[in-house]
Amino acid sequence: MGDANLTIADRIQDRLETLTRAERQLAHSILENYPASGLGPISTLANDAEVSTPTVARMVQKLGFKGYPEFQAELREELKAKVKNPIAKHDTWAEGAPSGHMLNRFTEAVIDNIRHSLGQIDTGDFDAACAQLADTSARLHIVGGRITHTMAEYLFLHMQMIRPDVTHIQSTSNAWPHYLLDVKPGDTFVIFDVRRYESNTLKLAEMAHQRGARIILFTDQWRSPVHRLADISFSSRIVVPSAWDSAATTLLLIETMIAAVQDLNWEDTKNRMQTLEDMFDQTKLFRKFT
Amino acid sequence: MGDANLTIADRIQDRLETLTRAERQLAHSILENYPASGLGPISTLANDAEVSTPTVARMVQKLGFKGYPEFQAELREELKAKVKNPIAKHDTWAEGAPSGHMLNRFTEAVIDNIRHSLGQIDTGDFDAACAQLADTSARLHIVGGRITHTMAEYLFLHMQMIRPDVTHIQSTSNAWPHYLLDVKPGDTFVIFDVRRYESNTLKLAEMAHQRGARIILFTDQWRSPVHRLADISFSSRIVVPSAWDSAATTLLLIETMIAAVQDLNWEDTKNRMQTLEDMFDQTKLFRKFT
DNA sequence: ATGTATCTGAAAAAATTCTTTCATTATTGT
DNA sequence: ACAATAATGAAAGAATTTTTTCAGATACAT
Repeated sequence: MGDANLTIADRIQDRLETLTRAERQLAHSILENYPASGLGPISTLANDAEVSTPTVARMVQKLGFKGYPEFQAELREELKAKVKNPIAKHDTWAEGAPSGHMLNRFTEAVIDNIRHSLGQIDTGDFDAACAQLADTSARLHIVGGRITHTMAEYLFLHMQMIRPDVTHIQSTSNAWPHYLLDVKPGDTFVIFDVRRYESNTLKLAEMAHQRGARIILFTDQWRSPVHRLADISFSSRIVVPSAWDSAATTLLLIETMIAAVQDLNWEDTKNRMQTLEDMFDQTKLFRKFT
Repeated sequence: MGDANLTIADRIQDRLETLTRAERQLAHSILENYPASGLGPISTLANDAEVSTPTVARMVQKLGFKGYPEFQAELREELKAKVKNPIAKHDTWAEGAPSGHMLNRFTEAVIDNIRHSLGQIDTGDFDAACAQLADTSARLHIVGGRITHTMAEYLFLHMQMIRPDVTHIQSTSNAWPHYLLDVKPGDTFVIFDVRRYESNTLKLAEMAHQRGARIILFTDQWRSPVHRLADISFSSRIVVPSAWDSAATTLLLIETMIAAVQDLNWEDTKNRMQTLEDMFDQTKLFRKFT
């Protein structure tokens, strides 16, 4: 790769004076639509700049590249780097820790996952899923697997506060077939299934589907086989510098959904919460603390 | 040129369902480094996506282009247009959703929480906590409350894969006093306690402390009363535009810690994981899926 | 289980792109 | 003004890239 920390644009700018007439013409043309113009064929660039192809080839060599393709390769690298940091110039998240520290590397990866995952979300799907979760005329079943049952439980605990008729099923439990006995057409299933997709979860989804349930799926970027049965799917990126996967993006989605559903039927939720508060007061589960 | 006002990324996203396995793999690779990856030679793209060149050629035709060069030309046009409008400030995380949409407001808040929480972390404390979790000479007890038991469970499931002698205690369970019977001085307690601090959790912490256990606490910015008993505390910001609090930052910390601990005694962990894999293979819990 | 349709990639063929050569044109110093 | 030097682009040649073909692999329906 070329000089460190110096974009090609910078390098062209620096050498602008030393260039010949045709080359300067070309340089301006490159900078005009940077970097797009440099990423096309050499002849297109030459035409746009109204110079000949050899002029381009020669100048690129003057700039220190072996040839036009190498020049393009570096332009693409620049672009890649630029797209990656529109916001995350936050190189070190944990101040005081070196950027190579796990805290920084991991956080970086998670933020990146969030950015990618959110960027791909279909807002319509999201809103539709929220509406479905808020629909109290349909019963709600939440399903998780070996690891993901924690996410399922988290969603369950909150949904339980927001609305009635919510159950949490663990696909790894032997009891799950019993839950399916009472499933009626129109019931909603929220299913979590990420990498190392579980056969039980798939079977459960199939049976729920067969019984006419509507399925909302939370999965990873590679998508669980359940997605073919799902009405709505959400894919989160889960790759982090670890032997395991990250559930952080998934949790973010869940929490956002909880907040959105809560907004949808706030009147009901408010009452339920008040009742819950009263009951907690009586059991003295929570400590009054200033 | 292609469809008006619809980026190639959008079009790929839309048709993701109709694509075949290899094509979807390719699609993800394109979106991963968009648009840079699509601007190089077809064979580079194919290699990065781990598919064949013809697959790329076929897919761009499916997307409505005459050939790869035409596809690239439109990518360059998009890039040109995008560079011209510097509106692309990243305050909308879910593109296509208005910045007032819950997806964007919530994500913004979570990122902010992460930034603040990570900024205040003492790296020394973090490393010390990791070392303690990795120390297999001390038994490890993980404790959570009404909501936080999901986080506790998440940590438990991973620690269980990494090291022996890990237990998960729910402070809301009646059974927790029994767990304390066997606690020895030097044992480690990881305790989760966030807003609406639970009296049970505090009592449990006090008893553990009395018996000479070392306490690592995960709490919120206002800090649970347990922090006075804790050797190490981590405070996460938890405020989001919702009636409830966010566990996202806490989960990020947990996951980072898991990754760091795993690095500390990787040799042991590797063996445990292999054994686990073998056992899973025998139970056929996971589905082999391509 | 069997046959059919679809998907996939290796390799060859076609097309394009990049580089080099070389003759022509412009520039500079004397 | 003239020679020497440098710059430039047309065109041929070299290299690479893209497309097509085709056979094997895979998924799917019966």
